[in-house]
Amino acid sequence: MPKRVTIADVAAHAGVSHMTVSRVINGANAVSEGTRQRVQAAIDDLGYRPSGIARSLATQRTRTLGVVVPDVSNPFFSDIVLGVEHVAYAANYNVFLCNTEEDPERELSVLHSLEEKQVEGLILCSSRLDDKDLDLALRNHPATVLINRRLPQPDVSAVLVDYELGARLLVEHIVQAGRRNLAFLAGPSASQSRVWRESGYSKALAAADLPPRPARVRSCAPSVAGGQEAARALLSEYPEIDALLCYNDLVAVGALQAAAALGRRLPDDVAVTGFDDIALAALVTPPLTTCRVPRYELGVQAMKLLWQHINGDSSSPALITIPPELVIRASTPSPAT
Amino acid sequence: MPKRVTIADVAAHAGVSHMTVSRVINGANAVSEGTRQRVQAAIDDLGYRPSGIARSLATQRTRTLGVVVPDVSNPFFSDIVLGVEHVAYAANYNVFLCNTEEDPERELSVLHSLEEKQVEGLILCSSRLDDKDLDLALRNHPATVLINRRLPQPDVSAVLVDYELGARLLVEHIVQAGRRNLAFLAGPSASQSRVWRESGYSKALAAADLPPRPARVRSCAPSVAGGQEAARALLSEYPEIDALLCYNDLVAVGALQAAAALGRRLPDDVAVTGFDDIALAALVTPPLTTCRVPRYELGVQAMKLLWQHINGDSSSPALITIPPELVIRASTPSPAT
DNA sequence: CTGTTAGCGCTTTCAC
DNA sequence: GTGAAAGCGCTAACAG
Repeated sequence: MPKRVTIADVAAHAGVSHMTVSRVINGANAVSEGTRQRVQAAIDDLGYRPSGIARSLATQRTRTLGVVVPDVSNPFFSDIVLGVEHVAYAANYNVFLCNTEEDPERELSVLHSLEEKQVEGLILCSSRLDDKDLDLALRNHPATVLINRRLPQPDVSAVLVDYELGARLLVEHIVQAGRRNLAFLAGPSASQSRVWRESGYSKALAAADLPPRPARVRSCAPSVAGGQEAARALLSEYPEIDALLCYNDLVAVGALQAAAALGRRLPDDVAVTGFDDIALAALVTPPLTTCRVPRYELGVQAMKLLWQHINGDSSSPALITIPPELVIRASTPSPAT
Repeated sequence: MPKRVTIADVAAHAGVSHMTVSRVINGANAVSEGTRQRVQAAIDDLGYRPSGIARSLATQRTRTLGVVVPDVSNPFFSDIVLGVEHVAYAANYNVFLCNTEEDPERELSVLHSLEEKQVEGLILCSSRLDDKDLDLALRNHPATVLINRRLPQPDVSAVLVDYELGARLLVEHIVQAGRRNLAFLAGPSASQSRVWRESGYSKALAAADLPPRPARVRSCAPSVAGGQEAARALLSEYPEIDALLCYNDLVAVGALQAAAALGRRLPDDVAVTGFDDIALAALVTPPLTTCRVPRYELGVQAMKLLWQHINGDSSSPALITIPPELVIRASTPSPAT
């Protein structure tokens, strides 16, 4: 390993003190043009690159952030990460990406390791920690923005999706299309976003003077397989069902497949809606009516908020709620029908 | 900002020297059980967390890695990142994730910033830099593993996919199914992996005694839209085409759509194949025959290789080639047909 | 404009 | 077993 070239090497090479070199690399103006050039030449000659570590220790700033997600390979989160990283790059920050793999222990562990790494800020998506543990784990972090999760008492900023609104838009659309026998493939029972979506579903049902039918709300894994299974069961038990609202697009694709396998015509016999609008949604047959969640934008907003906190512009916590948008495709009949 | 608690605070609290605290947090055995417990109590009391920055400066180890991809929101790369991060986590490393957004300038810039951050290793996917720039940019990095990219002269390890084999498997499958009029939607002309795939295509064509027909090799954007456009053009110009081999699954989905729009039956009139086997491939109509690239595995292998280099177990560079696997679905006729 | 002196919070080395 | 001293590579604060 060729020993790293340090500021002292550059200083010697240029015949100045290391302080002058420091000034040059930091763009301080208090350096004469002549020496600046000499130092710069030495830097180039030696291929010197300042040590971020030493710098961070001296300045107490790391220009480093942590982003924690359950699983980057999930397009929902990878889009968020992209948005965060894009803004972070522009602000000259590097981001540590950590996957929790849905494991609370691991989530705590990465939160601790990010603390040791001295991240200046943290963006935490869909935390699986309970309020108490989460609060504790964030206590030592200088700045945090939560995505898709709120913390009640303590003052932590968050960027949220208005899932309740989304569910309502979807139900209204379905009801306007003449459907009366809705069912809800509700996703994992522990999920916070499920609660929001389910609440929107119930409220919209009530607003449309339709009876709540708890039996037609069915938990399922948030996957194609989960959707298939739940849809098959529901359609068999309640053949009169004419619309399946799904937790997310993957579940909806499963529902699509199950309905087709049972000989139901789509959307004439059964309408299906998804949620999120991942790339897949537009590409299945029939294309999915869904509710678009602007994931990249979520990441961007979260990062901008974090940026403000880091810079103390707005030390007071903020709650940003982002409205999702109805996207009508062929898996639901048009209202005219 | 509540001042960070340092090793000195813990030492004072426990009534020992900071050296003893250091020993405790590093699990050194040369500490009596009694003082160890007293120190541990102080650590817990104060919620002390050692500064990774200070540690890194003293030890010259950061336990930090860099992963550079064109775009995390592309499932191809997010799966790789997941594999890398999984192994890195187990090895107690944190990873900086950087997107180049396909911009060589930005790629250079993140490579430099990772250098300043003192990453101990680097995994670089599908670099868009030319050999010279790439070589230069890696020169100061202590350990690097390339994915989907080779560097000729200098000794840099790489994990590669045998795209040529994959293309050959696909062509053989198509030819066995009785198709003779193949065309190739070849993807972006600058891409290295396109070169490999195209070479496999040509060789397999020759092996099957089919004439090379350069006009039926068409560049296209690596997206659904790109595939639609190219397929529409090819099928219009050469109505006799009975099989479309596509650069990747997205292009294939576009081809599927274009063929259907032109009234072609799938796969009876036109067979279509993809590449990669992203989730989408199994879910479109008809499901895509494709070639599975084990992306998570790519990430895992790359990280294991990097790990070896970091630990000097194997300082000599290695080239790992991973074979893709034919996945037959309904977008191609069965060989019996 | 430039250099000197102190740290940043930890580990390494060597005494005791 | 424990501690004192020095230093990792840089910047802050002051001197000249």
